[in-house]
Amino acid sequence: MIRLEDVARAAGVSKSTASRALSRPDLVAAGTREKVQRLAAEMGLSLNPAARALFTGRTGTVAMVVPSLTNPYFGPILAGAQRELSASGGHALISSASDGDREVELAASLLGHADGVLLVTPRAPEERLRELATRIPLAVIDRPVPELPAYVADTPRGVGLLAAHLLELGHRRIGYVGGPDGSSLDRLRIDAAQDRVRTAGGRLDVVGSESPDLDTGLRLAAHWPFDDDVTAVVAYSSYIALGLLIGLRERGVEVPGRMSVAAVDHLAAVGGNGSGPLLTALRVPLEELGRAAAAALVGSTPAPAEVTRIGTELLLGRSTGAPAPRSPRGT
Amino acid sequence: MIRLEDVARAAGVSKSTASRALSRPDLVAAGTREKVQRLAAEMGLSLNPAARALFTGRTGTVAMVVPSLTNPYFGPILAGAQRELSASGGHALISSASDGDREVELAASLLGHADGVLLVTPRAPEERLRELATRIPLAVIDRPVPELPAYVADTPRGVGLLAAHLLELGHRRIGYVGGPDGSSLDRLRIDAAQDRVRTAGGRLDVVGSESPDLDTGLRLAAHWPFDDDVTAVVAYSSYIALGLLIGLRERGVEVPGRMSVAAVDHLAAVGGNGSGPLLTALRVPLEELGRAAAAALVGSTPAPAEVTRIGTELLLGRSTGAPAPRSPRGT
DNA sequence: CCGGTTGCTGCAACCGGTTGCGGCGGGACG
DNA sequence: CGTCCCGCCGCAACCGGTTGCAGCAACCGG
Repeated sequence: MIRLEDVARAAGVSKSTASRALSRPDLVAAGTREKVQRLAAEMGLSLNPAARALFTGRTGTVAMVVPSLTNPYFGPILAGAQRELSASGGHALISSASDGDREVELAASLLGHADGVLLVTPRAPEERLRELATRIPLAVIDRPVPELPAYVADTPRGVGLLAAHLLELGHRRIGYVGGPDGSSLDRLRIDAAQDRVRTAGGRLDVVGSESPDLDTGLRLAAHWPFDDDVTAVVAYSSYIALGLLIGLRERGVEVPGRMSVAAVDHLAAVGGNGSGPLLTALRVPLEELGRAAAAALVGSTPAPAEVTRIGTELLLGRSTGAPAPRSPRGT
Repeated sequence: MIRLEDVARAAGVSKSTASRALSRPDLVAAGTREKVQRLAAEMGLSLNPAARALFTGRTGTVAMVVPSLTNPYFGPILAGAQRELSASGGHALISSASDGDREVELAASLLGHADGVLLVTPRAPEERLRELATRIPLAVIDRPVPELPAYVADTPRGVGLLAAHLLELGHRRIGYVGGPDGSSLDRLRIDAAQDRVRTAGGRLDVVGSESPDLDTGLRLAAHWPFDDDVTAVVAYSSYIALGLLIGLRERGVEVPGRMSVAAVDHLAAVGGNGSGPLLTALRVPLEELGRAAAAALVGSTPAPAEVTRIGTELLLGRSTGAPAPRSPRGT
């Protein structure tokens, strides 16, 4: 491994001059500068990040902590953040809680390794987040935490749009498949939907669910948790929604004929085979969330301690329609 | 931030003794050891990783480089690797190519940051991989590279099983939806399937596809690329397969009645609503691949420079069945 | 009672960039 | 021709753990 000193010796200058030729080129005479830079490139110099970090106290690295790496929801967030980081010459450490709500604990273990932490944690107590923020720059995603830089998709407003869409189609009894208990954002979404539906004289029935995957949707379709006069369902995860769509159709329940299905993210909502997107869903700007949070952490100015909301967009697809005129007792 | 020296001073010992009390406890007297350890815990000592790395030359970090973070296929691999790393006290750097085949380039930029690189790159030239391996310990996933530690799911054998399953059901004309050109593993899979099908007197038609997602499947279902007498389709991605299933059914093509559909991974193949898994698919041990590769990189013994194949498992689902007795001209 | 061994601790060097500060040489100006 | 200034460069300290080596005390056997 070629060190700075090797290049310096080859160029006939001191370590300090070589260092400056690379990091503060304006402080070095043109001839020297070019000779050092040329030799550095030729010899394949790679500056030791640990040595630099030891002196400067900055690692050029941001830690990203997510609840799960297998949940496709977090992929785009990580991708957006990672892209932003590499654009500014940084790197990304990654850690997933995988079980239990250990995100804050994990973040603490990364303290010395990173200049900042990008945290996605739907359920950790706010107090612990604020405490962590006193020790390292923090950006929180998908969680509006007062006094902390937070970047959230405005899905509460979005489910309002979804609810309005369904109400306008004529639905009054609507089911909502929420996430595991304790997600602060899910609660806001449910409240937003409740408001709309109640105002219109309808009713929203809420059930929880464990994992946001296809299987959950299939199971719900098989063991229908809602009353028979529910004519539309909103799922907080598009994979659940997709599972519902497939499962319902397999059981002979037409979607959207007999049952409308909509989702709060757009991961599985892509595409159209010529007749519009498959699922009616909310386009959630996941990559943009990651990007913005990462930018806040690498920026020279400390991130503003406030909640930044990024809008969602209603994607009308083929999975919602007017309710069936009569609501016979079906499965 | 509490440094080792602070703890040493508080304990009334030198830095060296404090350091040893924590990392080589057997070398210090019991009383001293406990005092240092207690104070370290009480004061919240956090050893500076950069300082340690500078002297020891080891960072305790492994870099994981994948083509994409949004592709759900890589999530489980990363999760498996990350779990293994944290189990051994390590950390994970992550980088995604996101566009173009820049994986090797990215890995090189991480040279000084990590003790090893876990690389998932279906298309980078083998030569570059071997060259990179001379500079840093490398483990390759899903790519059998001779002379390098490689961990691959034995999907060629697996598609053999899939093909056999379809042949046994009576299918003779089978379609295969492969990935973007240039994936070395996909070629092996196609060859394996071809062998089986030809031997049985059948024929395998291969088409490529760009992105392994639902949308691609929907599009293919809408613009059917295979001959009308094809009665079964295998897709290299379960999301494509799922898209095919949905799209075909929407067009009135019964699955599996008129068309059987199978997939080479199990990501979207979960679940059953009581009547077996939705998709016939290959269970691919993605987390295990990540885990094994990570273990090879953190292990005290250097990883053996050989290909480790991990078996797949055929999951019989509801998307495959016997071909329709007649093969009328359909859509 | 003495030489040797063992157990524990401290000193100081070391890892490799970064940067404050001082020095040196040349040009400008009086 | 002398002085001052400025541009450029090198010396050395520094970041904070880690570890080779030496020193010191206690304990052993002879």
